[in-house]
Amino acid sequence: MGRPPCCDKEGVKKGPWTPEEDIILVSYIQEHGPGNWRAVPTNTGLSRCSKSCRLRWTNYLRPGIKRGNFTEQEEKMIIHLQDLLGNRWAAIASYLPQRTDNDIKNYWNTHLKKKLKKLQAPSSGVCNFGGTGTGTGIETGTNYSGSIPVRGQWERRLQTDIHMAKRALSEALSPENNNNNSNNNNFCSSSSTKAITHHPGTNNKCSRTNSSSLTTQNNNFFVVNGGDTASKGSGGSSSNDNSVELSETFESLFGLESLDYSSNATTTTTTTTTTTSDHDHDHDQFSHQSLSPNDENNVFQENESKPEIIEDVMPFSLLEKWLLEEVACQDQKVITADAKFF
DNA sequence: AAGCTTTGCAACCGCGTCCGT
DNA sequence: GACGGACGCGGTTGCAAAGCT
Repeated sequence: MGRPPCCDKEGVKKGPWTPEEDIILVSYIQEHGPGNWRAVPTNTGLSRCSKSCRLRWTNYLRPGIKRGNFTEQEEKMIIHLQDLLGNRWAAIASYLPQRTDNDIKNYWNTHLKKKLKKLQAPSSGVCNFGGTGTGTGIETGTNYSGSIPVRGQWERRLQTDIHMAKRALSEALSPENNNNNSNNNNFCSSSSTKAITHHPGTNNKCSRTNSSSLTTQNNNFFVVNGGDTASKGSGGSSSNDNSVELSETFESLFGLESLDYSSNATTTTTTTTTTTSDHDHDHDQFSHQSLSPNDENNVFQENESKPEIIEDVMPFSLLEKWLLEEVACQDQKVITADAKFF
């Protein structure tokens, strides 16, 4: 592409922000709201480029940001989500509304990577959170299937998402499972060969966090209407009963009901005002409503090319049939794959 | 106490995507 | 459909603080 820098080199200040600059920026945003970052430097007189202003706001000045001291639960969540989503920090951050993507990214790179390395060193394979040790998300992603070594991220995600949707549908439609999803130890079996982990408090359920994508993406999956499904299709308007059930399952799988995520998720599912395109998700709000799983976890993320197949709305019955056919075959492999972790 | 190394984090950079024209 | 501006994301860098010798 070869785009020139977003701002002219001369006259643009770089480096750490001063308190004075912070005050100017905050007061401007309090008055005008975030967004239209291009106009911020000119309107405020700040010698900063628009990007820098946006970054400073979203990563530091925005209200409600929690800094430092990641709790154990947050750690776990990040680890799981990283395993699930790869290095999609914005998506991960959407599950931790008080944390910024940058913060999470830094924490991962500085703390969690090492921590996991240490954990993996003595007993490899037992609690492999998904990586090769050098651990980027991309690498993690390659573990999805040995049969698809080099594919786009969206394909890997799609594979997992589809499988999870299949499973969910299968289970939702089978009467005997309706009453005991929470006790179903097979619930979260995954098509991937990625690692799984146990949470002591979750009744020995597999806590594979694919369920998170399942929770939210499943909704989108059936209401698919293109890349904006999150805001258009699922923002509380989902009529899919499974969504409630799956959402609960997601929470129970995490064992994180007490986390802010829960309340946040609740908030978002009852919020119908999120009309911004999902790529605006963490910037056009003072609150963090749109920093929600519903926004972020479409089958395809905003930055990725979206395969056409998903763009079209398939008749539900057709989809249903397809899912059920497939899930039967895949369960066999999956259970086999997962079984070795127990 | 001084110098060196490591760590942690704020900020920057480049690229991809979206969206209006 | 092509183009360009604006925005968002993830990787990387730079520097201050902390730790170590």
